[in-house]
Amino acid sequence: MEMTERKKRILRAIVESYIATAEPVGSKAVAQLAGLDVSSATIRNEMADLTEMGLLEQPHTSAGRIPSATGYRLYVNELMGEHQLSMQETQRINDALEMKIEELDRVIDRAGKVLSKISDYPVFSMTEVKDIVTVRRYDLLMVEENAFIAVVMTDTSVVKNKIIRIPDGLSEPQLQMLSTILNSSFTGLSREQMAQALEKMADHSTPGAFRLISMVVEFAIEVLGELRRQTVHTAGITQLLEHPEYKSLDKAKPLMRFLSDDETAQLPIPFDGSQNMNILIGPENVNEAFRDTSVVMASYDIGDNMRGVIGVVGPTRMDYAKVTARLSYFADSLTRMFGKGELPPPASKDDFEA
Amino acid sequence: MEMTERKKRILRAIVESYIATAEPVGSKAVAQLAGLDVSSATIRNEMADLTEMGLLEQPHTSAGRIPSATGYRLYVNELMGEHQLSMQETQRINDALEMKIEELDRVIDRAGKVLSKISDYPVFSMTEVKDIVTVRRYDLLMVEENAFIAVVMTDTSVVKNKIIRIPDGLSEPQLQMLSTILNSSFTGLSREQMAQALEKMADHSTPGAFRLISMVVEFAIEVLGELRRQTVHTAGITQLLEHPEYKSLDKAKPLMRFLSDDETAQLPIPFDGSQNMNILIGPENVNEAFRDTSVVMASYDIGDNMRGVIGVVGPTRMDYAKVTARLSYFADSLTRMFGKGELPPPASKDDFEA
DNA sequence: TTTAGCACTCGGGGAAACGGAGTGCTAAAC
DNA sequence: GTTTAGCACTCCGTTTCCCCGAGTGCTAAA
Repeated sequence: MEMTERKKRILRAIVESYIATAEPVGSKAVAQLAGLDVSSATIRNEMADLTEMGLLEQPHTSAGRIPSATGYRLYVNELMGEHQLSMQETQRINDALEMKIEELDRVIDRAGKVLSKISDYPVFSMTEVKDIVTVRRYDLLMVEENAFIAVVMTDTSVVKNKIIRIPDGLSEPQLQMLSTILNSSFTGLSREQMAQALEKMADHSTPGAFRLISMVVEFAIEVLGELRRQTVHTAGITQLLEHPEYKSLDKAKPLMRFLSDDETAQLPIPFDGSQNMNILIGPENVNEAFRDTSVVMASYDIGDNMRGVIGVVGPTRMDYAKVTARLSYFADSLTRMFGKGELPPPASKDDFEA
Repeated sequence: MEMTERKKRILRAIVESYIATAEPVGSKAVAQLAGLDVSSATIRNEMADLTEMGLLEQPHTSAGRIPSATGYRLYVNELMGEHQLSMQETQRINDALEMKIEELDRVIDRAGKVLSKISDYPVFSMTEVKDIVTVRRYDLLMVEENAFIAVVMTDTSVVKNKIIRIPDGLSEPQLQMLSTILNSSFTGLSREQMAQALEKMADHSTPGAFRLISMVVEFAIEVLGELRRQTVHTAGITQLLEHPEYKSLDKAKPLMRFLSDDETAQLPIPFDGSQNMNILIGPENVNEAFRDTSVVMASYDIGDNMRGVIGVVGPTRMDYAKVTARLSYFADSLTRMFGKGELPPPASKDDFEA
């Protein structure tokens, strides 16, 4: 059976009606919506064909049709129109992304919340580091007799600092010396290499000096570790409940539980890096909890060495056109923002020591 | 009508049974549970009294009784036994709080998640600054020709940094000079005073120097602003759905919506600072969304100048004994952790610049 | 004051009945 | 060959009804 133009129009009408109303679509309704000047009986025949082709499904004998996963897939690939963002929408996104100086992690978090609000669906976001990050340089700042601030800067220009307390006190020249050692022996190394170098140093240096060095180096190792750690954030999980397919709690709970479990369960959602936008429809998701759920993801760049993925989670009956449009604009904005960018970059930040 | 000892035992039995099962409690069940050697008929009489006194309620004529808000209140104030934490529980809390160096805000966030997991209820947490925070000192570190790192340390020993780019380049002595000006004229001031001082300086200094100064000072102002801003985090909102009173979505949604709305709606939950532990039962909550909900909150200290409040949200049928025990241990641990503390303090951290 | 006995109330749950939307098929019309 | 009108049929969601049982409140006896 071949896919005539008319069948496509009918499929499209059904998908879009179902997206809008969440109700199975009957032949009569299609007759109107598709703008084809034929009777409902004709439509019925076509719909029977489409069902046979696996593009539509019937919840039960005497209900209208709903799109199947493959039906959605065809729609997304071929039928879906470009959704134009209104000025208001782009404005809204831009405003929302106008963030104050914040730390990377928090920017990601905020971005997720914003997107979730914009899209009316839950959102997850994660980051990953492309290559190995190393320390480019150390700076040590005396604070008082028995404390100094260690400032660590990576080759990706991330700067972190920590107050280090030393019971015994330390003179300015000693600090200078320490700084020299750190900058000469503990830069440009991977975490493992740093640990090794530290171990080696343990033998031929005074215990006092070694303790100081190791405190700073360990901090540096943690910083690098933190950067490499793939973090997952989720936002707006509650929004699921606003959609009728999740009004039976049995449907909603497994998914919500899965999404809430950030940190712990790394979201095992594969992202195909060869494309900027990934769409997974229903059973295309490997994960059990996502069987009746679609995921639309986009990636963006964070500087040169990191990549972020941000995705929208919703029922298969998702407004793909709208979501992809918004998401892709959103991801582009993030890339721009993190780039040399017009938008203020997520500048440096912070620290705390009680 | 007076509150006899027997009435108390009956009330207690009802509260605890209802907490455990979420089912109205009948006279027969009470007869067994309360350990009083009387018949159900006697209990019935007593229960009628308790109902008249407003301590119990009847969902409908021929159901058992459930505690009213005042019933819970009496229970919490007088009847509730001390719940002992098991070794496992304290262990679990301690383990969970063993956090890596992290920024304050994130520690709070994590703590909320942990507590939520431990208590099976949603948790919110917020921080507030007691007094005004000022900048204690500035350090400027040359990175390259046209960029330096500004390190700002507050009188509460919070350290934050930011990379500042300068198109024109800068020499080491110039940087030195800049640092001197900042440390002499922009320390110990409130945000408003800093803004004023900056304005005043605009007139009698060269435009180039002024631009640099203002970039650093504006950063400092942001840092102070960020510290003072009262932030609210929530965690584990989904857990609500695990409790039978919220299995009808109509009940759950308003509350969940309210809780998800962190950032935006500052949680308007009053905390009585004269006590470490606050319990608000059902209608005692001013807020509409919390009418059928109880909140148990505890405060803890973050260093000398800040205070945090962390609270558990659940149905009025909450296991108050368990929750208060865990919460108070939790809050104590946090205080200890943020204090000079045995547990590692949330050390300094961080920064990012693309 | 406590207890046994008993009639009464009321909500929850299951069975049965109803209505309506939508289908698939057939036969006629184009 | 394709489209259309007509019609019997299916099946779901809803409503109605009825029954059951848990629990009460009252009365009268212990």
